[in-house]
Amino acid sequence: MPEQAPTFHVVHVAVHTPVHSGVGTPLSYTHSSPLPAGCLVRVPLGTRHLLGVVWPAPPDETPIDPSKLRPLDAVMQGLEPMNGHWQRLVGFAARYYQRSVGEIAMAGLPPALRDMTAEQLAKRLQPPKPKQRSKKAAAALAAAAEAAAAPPQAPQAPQAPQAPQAPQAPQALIALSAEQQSVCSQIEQNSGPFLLYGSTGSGKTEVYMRVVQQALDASPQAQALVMVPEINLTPQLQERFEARFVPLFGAQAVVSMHSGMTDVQRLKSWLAAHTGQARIVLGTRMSVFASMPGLQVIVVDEEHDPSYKQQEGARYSARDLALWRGHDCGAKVILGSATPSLESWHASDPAVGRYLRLHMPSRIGAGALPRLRMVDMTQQPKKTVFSPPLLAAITERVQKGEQSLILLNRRGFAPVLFCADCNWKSDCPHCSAHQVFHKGDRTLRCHHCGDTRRVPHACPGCGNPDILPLGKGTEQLEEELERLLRNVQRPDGRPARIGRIDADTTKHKGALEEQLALVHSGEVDVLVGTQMVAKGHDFRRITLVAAVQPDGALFSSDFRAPERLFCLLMQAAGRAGRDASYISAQGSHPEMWIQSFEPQHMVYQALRQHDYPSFAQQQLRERQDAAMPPFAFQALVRADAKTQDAAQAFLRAATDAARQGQLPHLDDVFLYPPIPMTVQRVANVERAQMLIEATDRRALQRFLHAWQPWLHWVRGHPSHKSIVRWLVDVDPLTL
DNA sequence: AGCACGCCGACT
DNA sequence: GTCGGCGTGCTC
Repeated sequence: MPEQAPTFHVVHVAVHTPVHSGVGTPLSYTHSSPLPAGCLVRVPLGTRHLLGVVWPAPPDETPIDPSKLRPLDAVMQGLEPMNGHWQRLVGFAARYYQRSVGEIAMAGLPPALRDMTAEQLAKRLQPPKPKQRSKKAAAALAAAAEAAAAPPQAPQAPQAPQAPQAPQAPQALIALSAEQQSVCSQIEQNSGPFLLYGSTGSGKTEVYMRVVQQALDASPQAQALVMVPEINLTPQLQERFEARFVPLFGAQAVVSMHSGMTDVQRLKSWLAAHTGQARIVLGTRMSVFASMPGLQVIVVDEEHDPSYKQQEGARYSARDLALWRGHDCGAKVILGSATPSLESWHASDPAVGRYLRLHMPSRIGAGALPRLRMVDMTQQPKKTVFSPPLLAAITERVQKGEQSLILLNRRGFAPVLFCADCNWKSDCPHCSAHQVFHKGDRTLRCHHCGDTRRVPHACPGCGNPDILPLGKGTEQLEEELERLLRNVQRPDGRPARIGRIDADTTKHKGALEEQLALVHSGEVDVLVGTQMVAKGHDFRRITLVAAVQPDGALFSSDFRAPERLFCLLMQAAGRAGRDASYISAQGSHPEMWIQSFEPQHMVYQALRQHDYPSFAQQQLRERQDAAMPPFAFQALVRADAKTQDAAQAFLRAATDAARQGQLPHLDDVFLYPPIPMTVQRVANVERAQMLIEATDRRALQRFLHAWQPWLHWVRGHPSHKSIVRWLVDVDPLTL
């Protein structure tokens, strides 16, 4: 008998390489045995050794001579392959956002796994000694298994089944309001997706938890993904989920996923989700790619929040991908917000009917919604920062021992320094932007490139020693309030204390928590901050919120600016009067103050009525008339180059290529001419962009897909050598 | 994207 | 004489 010739199998592997690199599609390797798609492997690429995912063979298979292929290094043993749902999600995201499969796949894996050898992984996977299963846990599991209906799809068996840690007695559930009850049963009876529209304090979190619990109780394999915009801004949500579910399912059952975790923590969480040991994953946008074989529920809290859109690398929208993923794997998707994105609001319009809109209008345990107080700044002395009525109101709150929150979306002392003699301005030498004056450390700082320098003692243009700060930042507001409230006393006789929270005062680890503690303990009477304090934080004693200069967004060229402003002010208003018992004990009414030169603007009028629906309706009508999203679909192509001319020339050449190349759907898309970006130059790189618009999403997708190689081709042309980079942003949030 | 290779300026 | 700048080109 002749010895059997060794057999080689060709496997396709997606690795982290960009689409337009010549190696943007999955690469071929040989292995002694066939490997299923979704398998993690290590492969050689040039001189490097990388993690990759085995991928199905492309349909347009060009047969390759296996003798020219390199063998893969190793299979990452001990891990179930990522299932078909995960593969489809990654494949879809790669196609939709014009990236390579490997880039998306690797972005979803924990960094520690990416540079781990097969041996290192095997060592980490050694199961710790299983703990003795407590009687209670066993009983709970048995009960759960009994109650379990057949799961809609067969999830993979968990890798190393482990007994949950001895659970404590589950806490008694608080009774649901009739509203919550009705919403829960709607979610139970429908497949979704759902838009849960409910104001701050309406009890959305309790609804999320009920729906999650119901799914987890129904099957021991079931898993839930709960996404939040920024996890460190919502520690309350995490605490509540842990308090509810750790006693039920064990300490391993709730894991987090966000970039603030250490590599080891992230790996642990990821493995727990992948094996099914973790029942609930709580994470930021990256967690939409978590491998969760038993996924049954996806919650996207604060779904309108722009941080769901990744702004670097692969520019995906975790919210949109969550909807796709839920649809694909049969998980219920719940989007929640007090001020939904206009996209979601439109989709949940009963006449459109893509999502089921569920409304929770009541504010449980919170006081009445704050009253809106408009200050017409055209009637105030010029250059007023704190109008007399606002200052009087703040003073009164301090004297009553209540807290106020002053919002200004600009950190630093002044956005620019200015010489009245020679017109010198503190321009950044590297960017088309002013350097911001930070008084605390006497620096000028560019918020775009980070350039930091000492404040000059005299005007660099003419030597004039008198350079003036122009405009106001949070640092200056803090200083002015210190002065204005110097003689104001709190009920305990102590002078008013001003605090400030922005990116500058919280850059050190733990600083945010420290500052928040000062507010919670009542040390601080007036808190000045940027929009980072408008989100999430639960300030019980704040009864007044003021936006001192919100008008900027009204005149922005960005069509989404009014939406963002409304949402921010609505969220800010939600900070006031969160504790009904405190409010009634104080006998004061919470107030939201707005100083505006356009007090009649419809954004403010709608805010006065706390009327999101009519605001949304008006905005949507405008968008429809102007054929803008959600009634049209957009993509941006951006080019960075040494000169603005070169950047625009590249985009024009790409446009010409699209026209001459007779790309599909050329007639269904509109290619706008290239324009400089709002901040044209950053770190000595000139930036230009062009907008592509279509009324049909499919047409836009097909066009972009066909255009991609042409963009790469134009980039390689000798006349475009000075292009630093180019990128495509599908469904951009800012234009 | 990395990472080599490769060809020109300021240092032990 | 080397160290190191980043421009070009390749990776199954």
